[in-house]
Amino acid sequence: MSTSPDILARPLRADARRNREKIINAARAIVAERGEAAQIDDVARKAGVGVGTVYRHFPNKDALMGELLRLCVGECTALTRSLADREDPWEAFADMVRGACENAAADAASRRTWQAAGDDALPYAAAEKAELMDAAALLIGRAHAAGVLRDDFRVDDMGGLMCGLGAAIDAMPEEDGRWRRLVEFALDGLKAR
Amino acid sequence: MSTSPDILARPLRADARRNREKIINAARAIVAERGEAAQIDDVARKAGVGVGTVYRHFPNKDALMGELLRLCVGECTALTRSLADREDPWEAFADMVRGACENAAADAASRRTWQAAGDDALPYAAAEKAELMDAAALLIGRAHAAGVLRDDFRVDDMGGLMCGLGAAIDAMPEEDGRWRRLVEFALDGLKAR
DNA sequence: GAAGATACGGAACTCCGGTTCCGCTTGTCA
DNA sequence: TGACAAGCGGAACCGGAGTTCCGTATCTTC
Repeated sequence: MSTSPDILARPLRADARRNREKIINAARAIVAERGEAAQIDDVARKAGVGVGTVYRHFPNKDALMGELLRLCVGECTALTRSLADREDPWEAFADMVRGACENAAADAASRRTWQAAGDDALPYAAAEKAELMDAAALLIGRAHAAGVLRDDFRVDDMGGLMCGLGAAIDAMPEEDGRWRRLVEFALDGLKAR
Repeated sequence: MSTSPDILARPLRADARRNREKIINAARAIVAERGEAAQIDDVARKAGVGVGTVYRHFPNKDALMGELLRLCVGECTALTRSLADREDPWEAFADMVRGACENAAADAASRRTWQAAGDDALPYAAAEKAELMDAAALLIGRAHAAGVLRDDFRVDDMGGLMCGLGAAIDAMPEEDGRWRRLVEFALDGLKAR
C-alpha cells in the first residue's frame, strides 16, 4: 500500500539511490517543459539512464507521475503548515493562496504536475493530499472564526480555486506578474464583507 | 486560408451535408464525455459513419477540433453581443462572465472543447476568437468608463479568467451550483471599489 | 435512366510511446 | 578479493490511435 519504496525495507544500493534522485529531477524538468506530453524515454535520457532503470524504480508511468505529485503536495503542505502561527488569520489564508500560486508560477514543474498527473496517478498521492487538506482546513477554520473569510467558502472549494488559479497562471503570458493581479482579485472576492 | 469548406464553393451533396452535421454532433458528444482523449474512431462510430468519411470532411483531427472550437467561440460571441444593449454596464459585464460559465457548466462539450483543443487546433478558430475579443472589449470598455470594473482588469485578462473559471468548474463536483459561488467570488473581486 | 462526379466504408498501414526482457556491470559483504 | 545479489542499459515488443487507400454506393444532371 505504500507508494514509495519503503525507507525501512533494506536500503537501496548507493548507485540506485543516486539514480532514483536523477530520475525524479529529470522527470520534473521534462514535465516542466512538456507537461502531460512528457515521455519516459526523454526522462531516461535526461537522467542519463536507460529506460529499464526508470522502470526498476517505478513500475509504470503513473507511478512516476504520482511520485512527482506527492512531492509537490508535500511542498504545499509544508508551506501551509509554516503559516499556522501567523497572528492575522486573513493574511495566513491569503498567503497560503499566494504562496501556492507563487510556487506554481515559479516553476512550471509543480504547476504542470497537477495538470499532467492523470486520474491514475492520483491514488499515489492520496495520503499526502489528505494531509494538505487538513493543514488548509486549519487556516480556513481560523479565518472563518475570525469572520474575515466568506463563510460560504469551504475547504472543498480549495481544489477548484487552486485549479482555476493554476490554469489562469498557465494561460497567461509570463509577462511579469500579470497573474498576480488575478490572484488578488480572487482574494478580494473571498474576503468577508 | 478559410477554415470551413466555403459556402460559396459548389454546394455539398445532400448526403454529405447531412453527414458533416452528424459528425460534428457526434464529436461534440464524444468530447463532452472524453475530453482531450476523444478518438476519431469513436466519433465516426457515434456518427454512424466510416472513419474515411470523417477524413473527407476534415483533413485531420486538429481540423475537427478546430471546427468545434469555432462553433463554441461563435456561441460565446453571440452571447456577448446580445448583452451590448444592457443599460447597467456592470451587469452586462458580469452576465457575460456568468453566461459563459453557465454555458460551460451546462454542456461539458463546450467547456472541454477549449481544453481539449490543442495549440494546433487554435489557428482554425483564430478569426472568430478575434471577434469574440472585440465584443468583450466593448463591454469591458463600458464598464471601465462607468467606473464599475477595476481599471487594472484588461481585455487580455479575460482569457486567464475564463480559463481559470473553466478549470474550476471542471474540477468541482457538479453538486448543483457550488461553482456558481466561485464565480460570484471572482466577480466581487473584479468590482471596482 | 444512364453517365459521371462525388462521397462512403472500413480494412490496413504507420508511427509513436509505454513496457518487457535478459545479458552485462557494479556495489556489497565476508 | 571473490561471489552473489542488486541494479543497469537499451533493443525489441506490443497495442493503440491517426491516417491512407481504393473498391463500392449514392447523388446529380441531362
